[in-house]
Amino acid sequence: MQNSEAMALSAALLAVAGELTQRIHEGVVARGFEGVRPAHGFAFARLAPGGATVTELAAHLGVTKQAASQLVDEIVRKGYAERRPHPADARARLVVLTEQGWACTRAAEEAAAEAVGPWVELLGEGEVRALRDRLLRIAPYGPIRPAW
Amino acid sequence: MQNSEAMALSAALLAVAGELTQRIHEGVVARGFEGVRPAHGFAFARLAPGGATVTELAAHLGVTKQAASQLVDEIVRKGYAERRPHPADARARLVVLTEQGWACTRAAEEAAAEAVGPWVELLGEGEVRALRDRLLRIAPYGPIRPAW
DNA sequence: GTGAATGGTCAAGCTGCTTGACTATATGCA
DNA sequence: TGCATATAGTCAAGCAGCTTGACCATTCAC
Repeated sequence: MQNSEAMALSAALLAVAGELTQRIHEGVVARGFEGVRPAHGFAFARLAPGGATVTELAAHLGVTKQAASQLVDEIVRKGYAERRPHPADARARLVVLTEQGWACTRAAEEAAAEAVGPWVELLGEGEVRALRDRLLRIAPYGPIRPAW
Repeated sequence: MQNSEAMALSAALLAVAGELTQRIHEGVVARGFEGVRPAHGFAFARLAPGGATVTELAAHLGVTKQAASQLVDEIVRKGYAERRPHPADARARLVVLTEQGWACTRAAEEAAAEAVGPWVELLGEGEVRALRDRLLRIAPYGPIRPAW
């Protein structure tokens, strides 16, 4: 594949990702969840299954644990999560979503569906599913980092 | 399309975009261009055709013109671009790439091709082209914003 | 010609991240 | 068991990149 083609693919990918992030964020805000940033959504995704420690969250987000701890401070203060004693390690604390945190996560899913809607209209549902499947196959396992 | 499917698509897209950005950046640094950030690449892309004003660059990047001006300061100081008087407007200044700026842009294209290489191996060239075409059709015209 | 709009910069401030230092608990090994 | 080392987390300070606000020079509209 030519360099220019690879660059066009990259640019399109980053442009679409940036717009998608913005639209999801706007949709979440429109549903009444204020003071929440896109990065919080990535944190919620990691906390959702059954909670996580600050260190695990830091690894997931690709930042230092101090930064992750500050982020947790913020979402705790705003009522989206809470810190509980860790059941198996007295050093650690388990960060879990509150009901408001879950509601915000559901709002983000709705907003995502809304943002993807135009793609379905433009490409058709099958094509969008194909897009998803291809992306899932090349998606990394590592931390979720910002696009720039 | 279900909310959860839209969310999976979004997450995969953002993960791939984040990893791609990081790999291109690493590739550029590996080619000897230090002190350059991913955001500079988006600026170079806008400057490449025939230069641009600070205000145009700000619109392209989705930041204030003060921020764009600071970014231009930086890439000028590092030798990637220079400010010239604007041929048609004495208020404005045309920011153009230097030869080093062009070299860095070519390095970014090479790095992009390198980063996309594994996708071609995994999906095949036709599938990657299909991915590019679909992304290009849903790519926005607006500013290139960071993914989060 | 004159008032409003536009391109650009300077200065100050804020936010979110980093590095460095530290405490408390857990783990590995003599 | 006891002690050295590693790990979870926090506090504090600093920094980078962005924002808002103010300002000057030039251009545009009428």
